[in-house]
Amino acid sequence: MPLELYNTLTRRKERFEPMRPDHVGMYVCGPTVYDTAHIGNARPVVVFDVLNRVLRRLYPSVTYVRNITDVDDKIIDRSRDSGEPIEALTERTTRLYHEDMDALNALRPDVEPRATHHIAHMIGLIGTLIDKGHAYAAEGHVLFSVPSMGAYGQLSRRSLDEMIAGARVEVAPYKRDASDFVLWKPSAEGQPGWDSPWGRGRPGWHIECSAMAKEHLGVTFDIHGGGLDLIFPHHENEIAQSRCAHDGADLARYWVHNGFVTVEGEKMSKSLGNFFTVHDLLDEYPGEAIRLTLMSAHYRQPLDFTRDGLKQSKATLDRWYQALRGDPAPAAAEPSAELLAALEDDLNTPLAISHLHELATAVNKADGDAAKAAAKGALLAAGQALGLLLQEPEAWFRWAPKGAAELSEDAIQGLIDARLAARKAKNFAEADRIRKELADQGIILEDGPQGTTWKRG
RNA sequence: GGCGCGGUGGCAGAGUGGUGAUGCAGCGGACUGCAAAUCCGUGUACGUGGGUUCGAUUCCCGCCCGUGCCUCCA
Repeated sequence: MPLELYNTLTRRKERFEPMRPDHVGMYVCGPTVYDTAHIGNARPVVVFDVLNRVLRRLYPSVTYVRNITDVDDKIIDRSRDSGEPIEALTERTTRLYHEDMDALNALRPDVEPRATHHIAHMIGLIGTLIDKGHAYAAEGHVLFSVPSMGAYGQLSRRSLDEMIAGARVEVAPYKRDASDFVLWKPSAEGQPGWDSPWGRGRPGWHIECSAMAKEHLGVTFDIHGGGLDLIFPHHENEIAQSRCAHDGADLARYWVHNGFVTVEGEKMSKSLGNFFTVHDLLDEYPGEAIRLTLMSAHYRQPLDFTRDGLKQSKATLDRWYQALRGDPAPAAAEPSAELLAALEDDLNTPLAISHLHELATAVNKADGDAAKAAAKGALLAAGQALGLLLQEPEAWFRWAPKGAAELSEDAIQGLIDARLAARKAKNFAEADRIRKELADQGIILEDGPQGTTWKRG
């Protein structure tokens, strides 16, 4: 089955065909590094990681570019408020972002360009836009002239009239048209700035992506991704800048957008105090459980992120790892056709997950070592195609939340041995007392034909 | 006001013009010294009112409810 993706540009699910049969270029809008990543930031990372994995299976080479925005007014404000120098803030936040996304089993992008390393490219692009009559300088700013582009608004399907009618922000006096947006803005003393033909300043919000995408993927590339909220104005303006600078050439051929995350049914916001950061959640749940939660709804659907959902994802992974646990070892296998078909149908991860459940049941029902090993292999291959089941089952069951009573493994084994002796002596009262003692510390014992195993519950 | 998205069983969540995924929870059973894990069985779900159709949860229209975006940044 060929890969199909929903293209925001056409509002239809389309068969994906890359420009070159042997290579795919994908650009995804990355983080502005002023604060720790929250669960809403993590969703696109996981969604496009799934897409990246699917593409790598289907095509010999993929260039996945995800930028780091390290110049932005939010960064300037945060630095001013906290006193932390801008460079330290962006470095520290970037490092944390990497750690957190690694914990979600998200592969790093092939290229992770930083805005501050591409200022010259942006200045060049802005110059081109001025030369072609699509931009103008005014009071130290450079603005993109939206009316100069006839086809503006195709991605978000808005007409200029509508936008002007709906505008709720005061129009800056230096704008020729209310819909014009900033490509370059002046920097005050103390603010980060770079010399340019229009004075010392810094880039506007949208230009960095146009410049970095062209630099790393060329004028036109295959897939551009990001959150639904970026469709307008960010992606619309990226398209405007890039197409006008490149004689109308398309920027990206497929536009893929993930839906929003709510928390316990409410919009996530700082004022509501329901702001889950990935970093905090990792103290309470394994990264894989967070990843599975983010994949449990289709990527274009809204996702309500709840503690109960996390608990369920943890339980689901317990079930899968339980199926993989012990002998025999999984046989080498390829992911099933059903699973790949689900993923290739616009990344239907919930359907893919249901196939994993079926594969896990098949493992539990398999009779005989050969059948069991084969079934385990099928489950493992399917899981790993989704970026799941990447650790050893025993390691999974030994994971403990931060601050949990840390009974050493030797101590646990000692108690298990003592209980075994009590059971042999038919002293079940003592055996049950030990079971309870361990249970109170979150250790669950399982007596099986091959002896007693334990896990943290 | 404009543009858009969604409402599926107790919960999560796919999908489909006609034999009602999947998981969790519940109930019954098997297994177990007791458990856990596992397996088996068990549920007349598609917001609402119309329309099209032999037949709609699935297509069309109205309504209700929820929700996102509407430009320098919440």
